[in-house]
Amino acid sequence: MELEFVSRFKTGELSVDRGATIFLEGNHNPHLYTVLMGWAFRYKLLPDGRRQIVNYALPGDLVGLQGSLMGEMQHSVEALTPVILCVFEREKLETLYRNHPDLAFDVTWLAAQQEQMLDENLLSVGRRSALERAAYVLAFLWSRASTVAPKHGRFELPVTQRHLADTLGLSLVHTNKTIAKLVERRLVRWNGGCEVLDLESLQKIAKWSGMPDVQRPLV
Amino acid sequence: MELEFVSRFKTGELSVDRGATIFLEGNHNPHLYTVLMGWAFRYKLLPDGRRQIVNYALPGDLVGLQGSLMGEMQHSVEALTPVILCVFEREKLETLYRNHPDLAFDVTWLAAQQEQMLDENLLSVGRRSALERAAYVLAFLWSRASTVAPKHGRFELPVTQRHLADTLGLSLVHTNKTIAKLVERRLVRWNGGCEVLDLESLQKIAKWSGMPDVQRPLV
DNA sequence: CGTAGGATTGACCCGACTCAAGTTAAGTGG
DNA sequence: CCACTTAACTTGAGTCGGGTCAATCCTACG
Repeated sequence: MELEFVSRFKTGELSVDRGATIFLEGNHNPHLYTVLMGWAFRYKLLPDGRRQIVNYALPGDLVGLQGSLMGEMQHSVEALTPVILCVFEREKLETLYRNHPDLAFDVTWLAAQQEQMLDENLLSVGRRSALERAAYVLAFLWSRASTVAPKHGRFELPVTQRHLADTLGLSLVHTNKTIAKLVERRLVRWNGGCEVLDLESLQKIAKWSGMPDVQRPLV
Repeated sequence: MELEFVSRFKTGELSVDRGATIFLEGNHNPHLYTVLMGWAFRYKLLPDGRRQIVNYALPGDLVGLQGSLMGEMQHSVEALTPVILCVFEREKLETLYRNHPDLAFDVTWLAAQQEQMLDENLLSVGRRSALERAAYVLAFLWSRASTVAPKHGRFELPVTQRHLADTLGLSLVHTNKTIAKLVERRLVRWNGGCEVLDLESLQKIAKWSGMPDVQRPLV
């Protein structure tokens, strides 16, 4: 019955290519998406082009909630891999809150979880050294990826070093040198993508205890 | 009728002194608060003591939502001034979602707004220079303060340079030298607190266009 | 008068940035 | 199949923004 509503709530699917812009800062957009497949990233720009990647969106994540709630988007979103999105209409969000309190609760839950991730990220960028930071982001992304990736069988993070640099708040060159250190220590492997070999050591370097694993709602 | 519920939902008030810890990272706490008066700040620590202040809570802000939704607190909260909190019980949150969809909507709205602030902060710490960053935080805090402070009549931000340093992700010494530059330029005044004299110039330095002013819900 | 939290200042150092070449690998069109 | 392009990654040299260390000062307060 819930699922039935979710599908009525849904108005369509949208596929976008790698590199495509899903949302652009400053735009109004009547849609709200859920990622069904692929990776995207949220970022903000300064007028001179400096870019900060603020978080990544994986399958199950909501994209564009802020725009739906407060009108104008305050950040942009770009597809990191080919992405399939489930499209909702902003107006129906009210209906959802009125008729499906449990789903509304889940939406809030997702927003609060985003906040947690941002907090940890801010700690990282503000207070961790380059090596700690790199270790943190890779451990973080790997953990998130693991929740949606095949249980066994290898996979890679679909990021370039430019993405990492802009996530870490470091220059591209220094990011490269920092990752090289992690590769030397055999904690990760880099082949046009990143494979984490030793998650625990990364966490230890980053002084990070991992993500609290609570069961997430489906939405 | 809504207000009536809000007051039934409320279970009490709590006053805490400046410097008191309201939440401690890792704890479970059955309460959820709204700030009625005063300032608090949210922060995270690394095991060796490095601290990152992640955001500030002013009157009208929710404190402890994450703990309510996901169990364990992932950050700490400390009173920056004497603070009066309105106490809610975690369990009643469900009731609120079930019976007051509009209030539930407001809670989500607040969470999304937090997220926006964190995004901008992350941009700041990751990509802005020391001077830009300092200008940004002061402009940001001043804007927020203005929404709850007396319309005319002077006031000051109740922060020390240590707080700013931990917000900016800079050392205390460098923060001091950076603020000194802003004082020289007569953009702010420092007297054991900070008074902003020229908000626009700060925003310009920070390349920040200010907070989108939308009407916030009461809650 | 002594103490303590906060602010300030100067000297020195280092982590991260910039600049400037490379190298590699994957297209793409002739 | 090969020349050309382009995105991504590497590497080294030199510089600089911001960090650390160490005083010192100021003021409120007991």
